[in-house]
Amino acid sequence: MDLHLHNTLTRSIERFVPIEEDEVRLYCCGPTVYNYAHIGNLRTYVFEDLLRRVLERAGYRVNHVMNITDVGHLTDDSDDGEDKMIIGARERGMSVWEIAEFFTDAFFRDFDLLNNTRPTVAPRATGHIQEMQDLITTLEAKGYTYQAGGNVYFEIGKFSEYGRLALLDRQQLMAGARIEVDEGKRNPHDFVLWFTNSKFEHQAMQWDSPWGRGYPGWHLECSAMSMKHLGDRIDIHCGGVDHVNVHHTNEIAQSEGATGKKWVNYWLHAEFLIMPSGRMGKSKGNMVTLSTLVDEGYDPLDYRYFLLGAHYRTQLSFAWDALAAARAARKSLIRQLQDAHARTGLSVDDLVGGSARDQLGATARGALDAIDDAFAHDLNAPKALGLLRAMLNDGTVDPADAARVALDADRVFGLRLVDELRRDDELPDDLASLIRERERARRDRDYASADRIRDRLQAAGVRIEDGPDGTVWKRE
RNA sequence: GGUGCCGUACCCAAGUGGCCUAAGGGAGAGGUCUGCAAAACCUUUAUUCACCGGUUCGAAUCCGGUCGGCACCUCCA
Repeated sequence: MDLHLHNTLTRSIERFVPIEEDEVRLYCCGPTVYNYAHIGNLRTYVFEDLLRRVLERAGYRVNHVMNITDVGHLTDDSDDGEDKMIIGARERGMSVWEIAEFFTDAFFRDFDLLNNTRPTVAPRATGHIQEMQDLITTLEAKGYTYQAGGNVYFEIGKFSEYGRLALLDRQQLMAGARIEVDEGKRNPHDFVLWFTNSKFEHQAMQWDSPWGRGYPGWHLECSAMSMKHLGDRIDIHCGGVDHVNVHHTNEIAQSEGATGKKWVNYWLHAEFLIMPSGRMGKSKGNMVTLSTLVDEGYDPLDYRYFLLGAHYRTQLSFAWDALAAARAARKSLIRQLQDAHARTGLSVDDLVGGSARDQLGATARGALDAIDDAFAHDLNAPKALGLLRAMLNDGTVDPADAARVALDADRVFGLRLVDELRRDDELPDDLASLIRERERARRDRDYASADRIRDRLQAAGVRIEDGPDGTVWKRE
C-alpha cells in the first residue's frame, strides 16, 4: 500500500516515505482545555484518526503524540489579554487546575464516543515547563531571542525561512491589521516565548525561570513536547488549517532554529466545518458540541459518518438536514450488512477473521483494492465509502465476501460495524418469547394482540419486520 | 493588502486529462411484497459539471479571465 498525502509545505500530494522504515512519528495539535470541544474541533480529531488508521493499515507502527494544552493562553496576542483558563475558571467557579482536568476528561469522552483511537502519548503542557525553558535557552544561545518589556521574544527576522509553510511574504504581512501592535516587538510578527509576571499580576499558573517568574508562550509546548516524545525530526504534524499561518509557522521557526534540522517532513491540515453563520466559535454564539447532537437524538457515530462523507481538505457545511441524511445513510449501511450477514449463516467471528484477500471473489476483491486505493490517495474516505456502498448494492457479490470487505474496510472507517452485528447475535429470553407469542397470535389472526406485542417490543428497542420468509427482528 | 479553498442533480458529495453519455448517500416519485405497519427490494431523478476563452486527438479534470460563495492572516480545529 503506497501512501500519498497532501503536504502543506509543497501544496501538493506527495508519496509518503517515513524516516524509519516501519514506524511513523505523528504529532497532532491537541485541545486547549478551558472549554468543551465543539463539533468543528472534533472534525479535526476524526481526520487525524482516519490518518492514523490508514497509516496502520499500510503496515506502519504509529507513534502518535497529541498534546493537552492545560496552560492558559491569552485571549489574543496583544499583551493585555486575559488568560483563557482564568476566564473559564471564573465562569465555572473552579480553580484553573480543576478546569483543565474537567475539560480534559470531557474531551476524551467525546474522543472515545467518536471511536477515535487514543494517542500513544497525550502529554500535558504543564508537565513540560522545564523542556520549554530549555528550548528557550537554546534559542537564546543561538541568538534568536531578545527581551523587551519583561517578555522573551522570538525574532523572526533571524530565521530566514520564516513563513515558508504559509507562503508568507514578510514584506506583505499586514502589521497589526486586526490587533494592537506590541510596542516591545522589533517586528510585529515576533512572538513571545516566555511571559513574565511583570504585566500579568493575575496569572494563576506561573513558574520560575531564568527570565523571571511567568509562563510560556503558546507555540512553545508543541515544539518542546514533540521533540521530547518524538525526537528532533518527525514524519507528520497535523492540525486545523487555521494553524498554518501563525501557530505552525512559529513552531517551525523555533524548532528548526533550535536544532538546525528540518523538523517535519509532512504537514497535513484539516479544513473547517462551517456553520451557516460562518466559523464556529464560542464568541460567535454558534457553538455546537457532541452533546448537543446527542441531545437531538443522534448517535456520535452519525456525526462520524457525516464527516466521512466529505474529504478532509474541503470545507464542510454543518446542517441538521445533512446530519439527518448521514444518520439515515449509516442506518441503511448497517441494514445492508446485517442482511448480508444473515444470508451467510456464519458467525460474526468467522467474518471478521477470515478476510484473506485472495479468498474473496473477484468483484469483492476488486472493491477492497479500490477502497484501499482511495484511502491511500490522500485519505479519500468519501470515495471509499461510496465504493463500499456500491459493492453492497451489487447483487452478484457473495454475501460473506461483502460482509468481510465491509468489516475489513471498517477498520479504517471506524464505524463499529462489528459491534452492530454482534448486537444482533442474541436476544434476551423474555423478548424472544414475546416474539414467539406474537407469531402464535398472528397465526390465530388475533391481530390486535399481535400489534400490542409489536408495540411492546418496539418500546424495548426491537423492531419487528414481517417478511415473506417469516418474521425477523432488528435492534433499533 | 497577503494566503488559500470552493462552485458537479432537489440537498450533501466523490471524481488521481480518455473506463465520465459523471460514484455514493439523503430526499422525492412509481412499483413489488404485506392482515395492517414497518422494513426491504426494484425502477426513476445531470448528454451535463457557475460562465467565457485557450491547450489537447480528447477536459468536470490543465491554463487564463469573469461572476459568485467561504476561510485564514487575532487565542481559536
